[in-house]
Amino acid sequence: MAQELDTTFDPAEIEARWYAHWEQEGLFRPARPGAAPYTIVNPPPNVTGSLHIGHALDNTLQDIMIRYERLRGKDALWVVGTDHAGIATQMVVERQLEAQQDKRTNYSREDFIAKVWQWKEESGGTITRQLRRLGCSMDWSREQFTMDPHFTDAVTKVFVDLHKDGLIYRDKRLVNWDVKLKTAISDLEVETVETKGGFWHFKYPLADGVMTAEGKDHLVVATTRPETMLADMAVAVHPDDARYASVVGKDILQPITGRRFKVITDEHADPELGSGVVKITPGHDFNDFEVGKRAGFKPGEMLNMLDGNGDVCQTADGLVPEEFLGLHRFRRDKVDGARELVAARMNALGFLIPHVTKDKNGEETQADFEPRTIQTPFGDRGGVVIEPWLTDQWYVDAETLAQAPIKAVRDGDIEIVPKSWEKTFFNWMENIQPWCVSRQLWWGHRIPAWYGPKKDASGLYLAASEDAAAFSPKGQIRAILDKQPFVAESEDDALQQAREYYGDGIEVFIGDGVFNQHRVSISRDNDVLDTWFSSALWPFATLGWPDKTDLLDKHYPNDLLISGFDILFFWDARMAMMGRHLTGENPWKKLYLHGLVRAADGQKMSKSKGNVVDPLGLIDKYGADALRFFMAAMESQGRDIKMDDRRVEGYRNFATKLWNATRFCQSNGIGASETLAAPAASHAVNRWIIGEVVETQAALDKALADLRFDAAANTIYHFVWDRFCDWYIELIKPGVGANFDAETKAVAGWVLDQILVMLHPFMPFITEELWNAQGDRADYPLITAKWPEPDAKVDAQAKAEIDWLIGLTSAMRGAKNELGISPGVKLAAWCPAPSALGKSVIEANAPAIERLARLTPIHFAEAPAGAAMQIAAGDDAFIIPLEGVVDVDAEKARLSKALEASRKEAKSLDGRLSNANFVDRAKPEAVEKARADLAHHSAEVERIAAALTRLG
RNA sequence: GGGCGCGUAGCUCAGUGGUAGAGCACACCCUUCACACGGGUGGGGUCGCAAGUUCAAUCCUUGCCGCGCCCA
Repeated sequence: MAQELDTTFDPAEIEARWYAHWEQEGLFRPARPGAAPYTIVNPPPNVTGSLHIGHALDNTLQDIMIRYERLRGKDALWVVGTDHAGIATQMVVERQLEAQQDKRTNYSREDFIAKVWQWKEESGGTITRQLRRLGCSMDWSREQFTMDPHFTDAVTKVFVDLHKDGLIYRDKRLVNWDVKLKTAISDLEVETVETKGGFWHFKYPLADGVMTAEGKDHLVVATTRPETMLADMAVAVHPDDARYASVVGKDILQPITGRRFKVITDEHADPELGSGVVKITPGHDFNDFEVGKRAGFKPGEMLNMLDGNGDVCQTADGLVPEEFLGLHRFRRDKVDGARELVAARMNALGFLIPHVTKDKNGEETQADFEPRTIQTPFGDRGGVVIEPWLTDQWYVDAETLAQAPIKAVRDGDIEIVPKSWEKTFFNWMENIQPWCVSRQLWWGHRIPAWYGPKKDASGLYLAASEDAAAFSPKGQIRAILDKQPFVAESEDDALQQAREYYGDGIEVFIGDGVFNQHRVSISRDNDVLDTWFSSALWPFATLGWPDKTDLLDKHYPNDLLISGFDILFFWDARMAMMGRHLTGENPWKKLYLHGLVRAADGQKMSKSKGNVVDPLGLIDKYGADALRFFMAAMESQGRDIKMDDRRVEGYRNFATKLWNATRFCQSNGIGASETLAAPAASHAVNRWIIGEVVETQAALDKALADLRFDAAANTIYHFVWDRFCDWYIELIKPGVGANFDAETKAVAGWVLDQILVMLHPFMPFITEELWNAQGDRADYPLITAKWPEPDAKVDAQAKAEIDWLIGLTSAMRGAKNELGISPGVKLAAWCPAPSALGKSVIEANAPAIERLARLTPIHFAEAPAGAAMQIAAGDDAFIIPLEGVVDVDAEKARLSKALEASRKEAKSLDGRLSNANFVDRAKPEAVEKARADLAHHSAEVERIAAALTRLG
């Protein structure tokens, strides 16, 4: 033995020791140049993050697959790294500054970014340390970061290439604007929450004395956002709505702004809803934007009444009254905003239609608005109401890029597991919107676009070009469409493009605000790219792309991606789009989506609810192996996992069980195996357990091929506990003072080794510890050992014999327990007509039968007359005289119960077999089985009846 | 409104067209020389409801009820 095991199993000490050893020895990715590749890239965790329970699940599953394939001899590569996480990281550093009464804008962009890098160096590695504690066998030697120089080059190239291909373009559209973080955010970062709001009804007077068909001088509009009235550009009615046909094309005179605008028709107006008239504010509402476009407004003409803070600013037509300027869009910090003032002014002018309710006494009360629950968009990071805001941003033509991945999934070139997610994938991909990729942040990949003044038709620069700051002091976004972008991989390229654009004789240089007939300055876009833009390149840029590296050649496409379903759109879909377009290949062959880990009560874990479970706490308490096994065992496809500490505890107990079984083996001279193939075996028990290993491995391989982590975990669990510990070890235990024979030692040692190998992907630490305790294997660590190749078959005879023996033992124990006979009592038994199987098993296993079933001696003869109990093993009956052992009535009751059960079963089977339809139409094997079962139960009924007769 | 999923033992969950399983919990027994984080035995379920297909339905189909998630 290489080392004797402690009597207690201490996970913490083992985990630290083995992880360090594996990493130092480079065992996470041993050199296997000739081996087939197996590749998984880790969804890069946010660099600001720390390990939460979801990471524990996600990474456990990946590590299981990587360790499994590594054991199977593959060149298994698990790519790891972190994501620079634009908004999140910038917020972290800004909060630090805030704590010192400092702020980002006190610094230059360069100085602030330097501070972020400094933070990253000092604090950015938290999660990578924690992943090690979980036992994840990533290739740390190639750890990546999405802001690495190589990655940044790749991102820049992709932007420039996509722009060249027309797949990235600049556009003026509504974006989801976060007024707190002052940046555009993705649709996916917007969370719709039901909030209490109001529904206001207003009269909009018709201009020029026009009347409706009903003789009214106004139309009635209703809104949940009265403040947008300041930027209304139309009211719309349904084209088929006869009530308003006569006023279509006529003007409304908006009471507060005095703005005149048209009554238009649009399908968006629903005649059934309210008055059927809707106010249209194209610059501040996604639906209205579309209506506005249909009505002929260009995005550049749409009125904007809010600045980047969500405060009211003057519209382009100058019609917003002075008193509104500078107000917040709505009540905030107990100060009324534009919403409240608009309602008040409309009321004062007599254009507000109050909301009238009657109480139970019929008394009417009036309110300015009807209280309503409103679906309100919130930014998931900033936590404030998102403002649809008209800005110029860079967009990726996602619709075009989505086509290839859609086809790949449809054709089965990418397999989504579980398959039920395919519909969700298609539904999103087929309705995908242009992807806004610019973000108004400092931390991230700065957009490789430089701007100079646009030339007009006569070759002169337009005068409106302003300074390069993103916003004027009032917070209005600058007019950018009259700027000319030069998208280039480098400043030099941009300058070159600009020189060509402006023509000879004009000096072009990098700078701000110089535009004259001799010199023109260009300046770089201040915005950065959406973080997902760079992480979409993760499966190939981490392998060296766009360079043609050997690593890329071998490990791309990846074999598998494992992610939570919550990032299917954020990340998985974007990887598929970018991968297909940039490399021409699908980034991975399979996409496995798992669910969320929920709190014990089924609620989503969240910091605000305070129900977050810390995986490191669970590791401290139960060990990483137990937590990992829990994650695997609970991961059935398509279901969330509810946290259950007791179950983790159960798997800790499982580890302890294996630990003790190994101690037992050690104390009996059972050590490391010598061969990959199963040792030669003559004893039935040894031939049987070898067959059990063969079957277990087959089930395990199948489960992992199907990505059924729960089935895989349960398979190995049951083999270790129910087969190996409960039966095999018990059956081979030598009698007192006796020793194991050489064959049994060899087989037991071999089986234990197969267990350690097969369990290793799930419980890497304890298995490696035991592996090394079993023998001096410094040069053959478990992590890089070989997956079982038993080169053996299931031995049907041995299986039948051991099953019979187990049946006898169980029957005897059950009968004793029910009759109140002490388990330790040894009894003699008579078996007058033993089956060939029964006889041979008894003769070959007398010591085990004595020790486990506690039957000795067994006579193959007629039992003596008198009261006796009877038990069954297979088709054999054993008669055990009761004289002085137990009361007869108890045995009668026990037998009667068994008789009843067997009769009931026999009757049901007989009924089925009497049905001609069953015999004719059912599958032959089903009929056959029913006949065999009936024969067994009929015989048993007779045997039990005979036993009852004997009892009198 | 559209889509997806779930409803099986007290709890957490597997499962199959041939009459239902695991872990935990529960009850009883066992200080047996690997293990009480253990061993043994046992109780417990009209498989959400209804109809249909079938020789046979927990499983397939439809409807309903309840719950959850995503999208609009």
